[in-house]
Amino acid sequence: MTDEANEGAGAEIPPFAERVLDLTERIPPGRVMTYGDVAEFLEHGGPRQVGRVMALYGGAVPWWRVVRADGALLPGHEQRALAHYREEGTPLRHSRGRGPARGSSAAEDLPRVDMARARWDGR
DNA sequence: CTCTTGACGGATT
DNA sequence: GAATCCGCCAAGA
Repeated sequence: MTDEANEGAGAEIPPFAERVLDLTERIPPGRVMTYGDVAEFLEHGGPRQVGRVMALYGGAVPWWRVVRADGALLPGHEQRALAHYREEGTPLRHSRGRGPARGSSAAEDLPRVDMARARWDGR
C-alpha cells in the first residue's frame, strides 16, 4: 500500500495530536496537567493548539486530566470532569469555604482543581 | 488572501 | 480574588 494514498478513510490524527493524546493517557489518576504545560512538554505550538486537539480528539482520552492554568474546569463539561476527579481522588479546592451563597453570578458553586498538589510534570 | 474565533496563559488593574 | 487586555497558533468562513 502506498503510504499516502491510503488516507481519506479512517480517522487520521496528526503526529502532534497523537503526542498530546499519548501524554494525556499517561497522566496518573489524581493528577492533572495544564494545556500550557503539555504544549511546553511537547515543545510544540502553544496552549491553544493543545486545547484544539483535545476538543477534536479528546473524546478518546481522559481529557478531564487536562485542565486550564487557572484550575477551572472545562466550560460545559464541569460536572462531567468533577465526577471523575471525585472518583480518582484529585485534590479539589473551593473558593467559598462557607455555606452556599445565593445565586452567584460569575462563578458557580463548582470547585476547582488544586494545582498546587495535583500538577504533574511528567515524572 | 483576509477576518474571526477558539477545551489558553500570563500580566496588569 | 475577579475582571480586563494582549499574545500565540491554527482552522473555518
